[in-house]
Amino acid sequence: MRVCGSTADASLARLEALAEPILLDAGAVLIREGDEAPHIFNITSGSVRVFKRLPNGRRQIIGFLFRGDFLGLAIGDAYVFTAEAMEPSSVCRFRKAAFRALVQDDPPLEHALLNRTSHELAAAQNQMLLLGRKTAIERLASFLLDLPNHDLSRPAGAGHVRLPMTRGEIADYLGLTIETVSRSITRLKTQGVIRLVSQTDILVERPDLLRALAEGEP
Amino acid sequence: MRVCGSTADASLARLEALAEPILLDAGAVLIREGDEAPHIFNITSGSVRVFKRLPNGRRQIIGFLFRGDFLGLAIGDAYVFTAEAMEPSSVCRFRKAAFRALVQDDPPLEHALLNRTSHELAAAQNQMLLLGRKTAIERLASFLLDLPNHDLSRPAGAGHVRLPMTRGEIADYLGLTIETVSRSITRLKTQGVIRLVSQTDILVERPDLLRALAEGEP
DNA sequence: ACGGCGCATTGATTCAACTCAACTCCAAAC
DNA sequence: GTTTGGAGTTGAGTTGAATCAATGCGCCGT
Repeated sequence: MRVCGSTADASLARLEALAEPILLDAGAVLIREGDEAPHIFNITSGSVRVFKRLPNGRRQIIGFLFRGDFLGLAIGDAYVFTAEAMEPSSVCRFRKAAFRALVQDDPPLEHALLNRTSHELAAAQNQMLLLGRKTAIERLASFLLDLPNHDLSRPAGAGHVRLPMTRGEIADYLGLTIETVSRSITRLKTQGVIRLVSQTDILVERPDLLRALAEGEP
Repeated sequence: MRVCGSTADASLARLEALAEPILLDAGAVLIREGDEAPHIFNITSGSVRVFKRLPNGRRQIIGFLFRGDFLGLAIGDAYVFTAEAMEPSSVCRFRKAAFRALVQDDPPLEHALLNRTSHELAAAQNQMLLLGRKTAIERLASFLLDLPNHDLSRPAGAGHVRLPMTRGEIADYLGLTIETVSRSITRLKTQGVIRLVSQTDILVERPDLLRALAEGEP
């Protein structure tokens, strides 16, 4: 599901008519927590971090979004999180009212949205388990397994994973500090579970061990 | 929204036809994580705890559900969490396939479900902030504020709140231990923010302070 | 009234992760 | 090719919450 770009899905054709394409620099703020929420966004390229802040500055990253993801669907008058482009990105923007009206008489579209939202909810529940009950290493292992780019086109099932975000972002996503993320990566490296090709490229040498670690089996 | 009981909502009339009412003892297991997922439930009375477990036994409570809440909506072949009655409760049960079919040609119902799911997602995101970045006291303060029963029919805005769950359940919901929950309650008591009427009845004497604490302002 | 049994509280100690601080490593800019 | 600065790693010391260990408090059944 993607709009503002080539898409084969017929039910989205009308959506496109309402869409306003926008280009974003790295770091650009799409949505600011607390602002009025007149827009809904769909990411057409690049990546976006979504987070909440406490008054004293602590940040919790709620998720990383990529091409095809929707943003700002949550009901209510004000946005409940902030969203920033992590790299030069493009999105398209809809007025919420128009979007709602359209969804109203497009049941398949509404169905698709419910599906997506349900998936997001399930993911959020997994993250609650991670944040509430997993140790630092378990969190990192889970995170590496959840990352999409597990390229299994290589021998021995050794996947390689790209980390398109900084250690600080990983830390704020996993409820840890930068230092603890770094030490956990080092520990996985020392144990021979992963290998660092570069700071942003990881080779999973023992996916079995990684999976065991993610579930808290020592 | 409630079925298997008196309801005024017309669009739910057909739902009722499919519903199978079930009575549950305290502690009864409604849904077991990993089992096949043929059913969807709606709670008609009582309360339900929903949680996930790690293989080593650690538990994270995902939420507490009450009358009117739906359960098991998430897509997929297997349940991704366990649900147990916290007290004698009643629910009604639908076969998932039949439920889906019904929803398929009842757009207002689907819309209502999307609304609910969006709210749950927003709540889950708040909980991620809590679990990832709040201290023990902040977690407890947030929890007390989120509880429904803030009876504001009393003078001076002093709300009183019932805790229908044990300290262990609160702990597993907040990502803490029983002892830390107990100590945090004691601390709020000592600071004059709350008063314990009984172990399960709390009087919020300083809602302003409680709100400040919940957001991490010392 | 009296055990007895969960549940809750309180105290003492430990430990995983945080904080503070120094150092390394690139990659871009000059 | 050297400088500079942001990102990452590593080390030392601290700390908030966990763990281990009693003790207190209701409440139910006898």
